[in-house]
Amino acid sequence: MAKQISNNIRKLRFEHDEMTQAALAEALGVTRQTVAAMEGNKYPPSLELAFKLADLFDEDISDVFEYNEIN
Amino acid sequence: MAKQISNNIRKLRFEHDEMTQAALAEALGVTRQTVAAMEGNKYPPSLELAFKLADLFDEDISDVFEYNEIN
DNA sequence: ACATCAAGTTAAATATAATTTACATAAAGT
DNA sequence: ACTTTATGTAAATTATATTTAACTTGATGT
Repeated sequence: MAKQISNNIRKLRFEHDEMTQAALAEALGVTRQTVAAMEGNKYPPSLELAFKLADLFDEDISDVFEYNEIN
Repeated sequence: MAKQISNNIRKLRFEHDEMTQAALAEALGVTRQTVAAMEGNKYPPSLELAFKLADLFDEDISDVFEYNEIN
């Protein structure tokens, strides 16, 4: 019944020339720890950062983040 | 060059039986002021609230929120 | 074997901004 | 006029997204 946000940032990073967390962080204007945290679903990013990320990878935001039920 | 998040919550509210801000807030589990604020682009909602909202209206999140350039 | 560098993880602290509380206005009905 | 309903907004608070900092691991070079 509860839902949780998940993402496929890691997959996208590797599809984009095996971009490192640090490089992605730099491109987004945040620290690499922020990238690591959202990639590991430690906490969700702000909506703006989510959009920036999707933009950067030329993806639709709903193709990067999903809101699915978990047990 | 700068981008800004916008939304069509108001339109969606009216398409859904002219739902009031208060009714939407109740359904989302937030106060109506939160709905008013995000509807008026005062500030973006959290990613989770954005997803809840899209879910409620059975829309894709990118059909509710857009990240467009503003002059 | 040792040192260095790049990448990842995590905890704690901070700063931001998302959300609430409280007050105010306008329209519509009685 | 008065009440009710819907919306708007400022200020304060809270929550949490982000940063700073420290620790770990693996690879590479000497």
